[in-house]
Amino acid sequence: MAAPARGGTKGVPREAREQQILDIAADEFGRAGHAHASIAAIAQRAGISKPLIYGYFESKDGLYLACLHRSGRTLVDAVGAAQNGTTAARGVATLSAIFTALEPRRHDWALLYDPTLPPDSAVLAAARPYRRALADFGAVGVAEILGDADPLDRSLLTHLWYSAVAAAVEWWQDHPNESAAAMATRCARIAERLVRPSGATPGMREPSAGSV
Amino acid sequence: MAAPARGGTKGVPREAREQQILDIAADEFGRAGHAHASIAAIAQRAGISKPLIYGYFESKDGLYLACLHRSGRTLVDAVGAAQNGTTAARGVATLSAIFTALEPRRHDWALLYDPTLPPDSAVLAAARPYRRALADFGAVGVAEILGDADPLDRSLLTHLWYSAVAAAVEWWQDHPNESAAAMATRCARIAERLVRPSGATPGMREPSAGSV
DNA sequence: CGGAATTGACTTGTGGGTAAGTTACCCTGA
DNA sequence: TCAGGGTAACTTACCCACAAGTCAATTCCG
Repeated sequence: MAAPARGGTKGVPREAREQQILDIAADEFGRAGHAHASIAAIAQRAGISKPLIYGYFESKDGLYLACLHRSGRTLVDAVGAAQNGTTAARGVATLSAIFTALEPRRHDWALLYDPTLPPDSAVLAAARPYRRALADFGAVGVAEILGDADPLDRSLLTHLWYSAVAAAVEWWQDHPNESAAAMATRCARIAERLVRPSGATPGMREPSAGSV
Repeated sequence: MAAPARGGTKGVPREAREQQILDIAADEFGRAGHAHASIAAIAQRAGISKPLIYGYFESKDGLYLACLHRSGRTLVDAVGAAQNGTTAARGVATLSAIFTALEPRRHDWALLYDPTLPPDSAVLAAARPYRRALADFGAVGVAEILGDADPLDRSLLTHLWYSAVAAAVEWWQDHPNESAAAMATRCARIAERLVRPSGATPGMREPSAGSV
């Protein structure tokens, strides 16, 4: 007789539920940022109640950490696997690897670089190693380009490199129709144009733009 | 004996107090972001109490808006004044103008691009015109570089350009010893190295993948 | 004395977090 | 085969900390 149906299992096993929560939370955290995302909203989107989330993930930070580590592992692995070949090719390969890795959940990038993370928090501390790992990959390429230059120049360019990557990913969020592959070629094309200004030069072919 | 001293003026005229509050608030908002900054903290740093701030600025958003507009006007004016000369020179001039304009309060940049602004909020809406104005300046240069290329390519590169600027400013925050002028020359030097890869090797060297 | 500067102490609202209970599944044993 | 108990899945209704925002009073200067 349709009692308010308080409590009672829905037959969803813990593992499946955790996965579902993780996916929704990653999207929510990625869009709104840790600061503005609310557990209640995540619970509502998942069609469950708050305490279930707390039962599985302990706390808001616990949930965020779970999302973060999944994303961080994926990205670091993907980028790590792309580190070979010449400097230029590696840049494009890195971008391609990132776009591909993010294809299933584009907002995962934002988890690592979430600017709304409270300063001096545990979540921020947890994000740092992943950022560091990614930055280190970039630093290798930067060293090859700038060589013996001022260490601060190298530091700045490294920072610029990953900010540019972040910016490309960000732009990607706003253009959902672009595939990962399309993004990679687009970036390669633009980089090419920057280094070798305005097209007319006849004898030159693009070296590695078609590698994706 | 030393009664808690409730109430009573300190002889600071409204105008001066407003200025002081603005400076502190801009720093606080710039560092922590709109979301994490608290009026109480600002009041404490200013050595005054919350109600005084509310008396002068109406609300948290009102205070933020005051900071935002001051910063936005300054930056747009400064960058606008730097838009002449050839494309390449204009890029460097723009950077230089930004660094110089930010010299007194480096965190002012973060006010325009604060990622912790609530989505769909009035503050975000107020920030957009400034972002737009700055982006439009960049778009001109991008059009000169990419010319007739795919509009999406232009859109992406414009986004990359201002993200790179933002990244440089960000790096600057972490290296307080650098003067504005030093930053400008550093950026110019790096850009030069990117476009014209390391002078020593006369033969063909791999072009960089840098997107700055 | 009048008004501007200023405050302690309050209310309010939001979101993280929790206690305690409810329902359904599953396994055992007779 | 079917009690019935144990446990996993789940909920309602609450608490509480913290930050935004307000009120009424109080002190000083001209």
